[in-house]
Amino acid sequence: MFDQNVHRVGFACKIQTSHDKADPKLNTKSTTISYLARQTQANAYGKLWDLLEHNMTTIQAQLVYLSKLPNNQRMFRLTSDVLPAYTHEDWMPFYFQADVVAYLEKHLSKIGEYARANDIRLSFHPGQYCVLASENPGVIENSITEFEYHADLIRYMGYGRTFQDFKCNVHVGGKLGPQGIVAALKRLSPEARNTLTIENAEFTWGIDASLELVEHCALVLDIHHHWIHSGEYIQPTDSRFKRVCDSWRGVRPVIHLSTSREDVIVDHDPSVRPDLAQLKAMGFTSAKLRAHSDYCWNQAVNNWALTFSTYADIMVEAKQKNLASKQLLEQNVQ
DNA sequence: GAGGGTCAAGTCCGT
DNA sequence: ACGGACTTGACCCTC
Repeated sequence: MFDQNVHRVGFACKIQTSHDKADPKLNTKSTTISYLARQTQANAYGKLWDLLEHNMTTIQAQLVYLSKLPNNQRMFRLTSDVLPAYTHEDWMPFYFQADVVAYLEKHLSKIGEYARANDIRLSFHPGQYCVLASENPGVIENSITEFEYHADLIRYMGYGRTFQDFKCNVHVGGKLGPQGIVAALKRLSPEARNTLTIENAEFTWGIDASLELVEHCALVLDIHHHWIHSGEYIQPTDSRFKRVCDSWRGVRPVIHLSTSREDVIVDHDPSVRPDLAQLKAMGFTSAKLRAHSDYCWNQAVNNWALTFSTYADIMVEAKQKNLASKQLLEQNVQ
């Protein structure tokens, strides 16, 4: 378990060496279903083996990179692309061959041990196709498979043993809402139930919906989503945030931070927080304002976000990844 | 190596 | 109806 007394700022999925540049030695690779389908099975399996070896190597390298950062920067969201095509019915059998399972056990257990030994806080964020509260039963089935793929990785790494020793975050999604999440939870593995977090979204299920789940799972407050939803800069003293913290049952919570794109609200004063009503009156749509910035370019937003760090770790969701989260921290030092 | 077409899946917003 | 956005433009093919 990571050190709960460290106030972390983290980043997601990729490590950049400079603007728009991801070091291939530090990042995973993937393929497409379509490409695999065009190969002979032997060639496709060969491709999946190559990717498996590459991704185990680069994830280990990501952790080494993180271990060299100060403790308060050792928080990282692993990409969902670790095992390409794992949840596709044609390719799942690849991953259940004895030699592949042995390889995964060997390398992922080492990765988990390394993260724990080096005080690195890890998470996943299953993507847009994981909609546990869909009104479509088939989509729920696929979403459970998708979530359990992440749970398999979590188990291989030796997490999911205690409540929120690892975070696996999704949005409520779908039409069923929080009650759909409660129903899906009953069908998930123990590791999945221990790691599931639910995040408030911009347009549909916001904080109030999340809070219906406070007894069922940990809640992630996305402060940018809430701003898009309401125009409000919620404060850490807000009673709703206190309830979000309670949902973590003593584990240090995580919040998500992002900002509207700097090339959408061009020339916006970086020392002033964007005003939603004013921007909408100027013709900016919620959909445009929702998109994530490259960097933590707005110092006023940064300062507001950092007021949460007494209570929660901050996951920065910005296109330039570690370059953006570093910027947030360096501002804090000033 | 550069450039262009392709890519499993869900859901929503805006045009 | 369709493109864009979402935690992420990356990957593959052709020239």
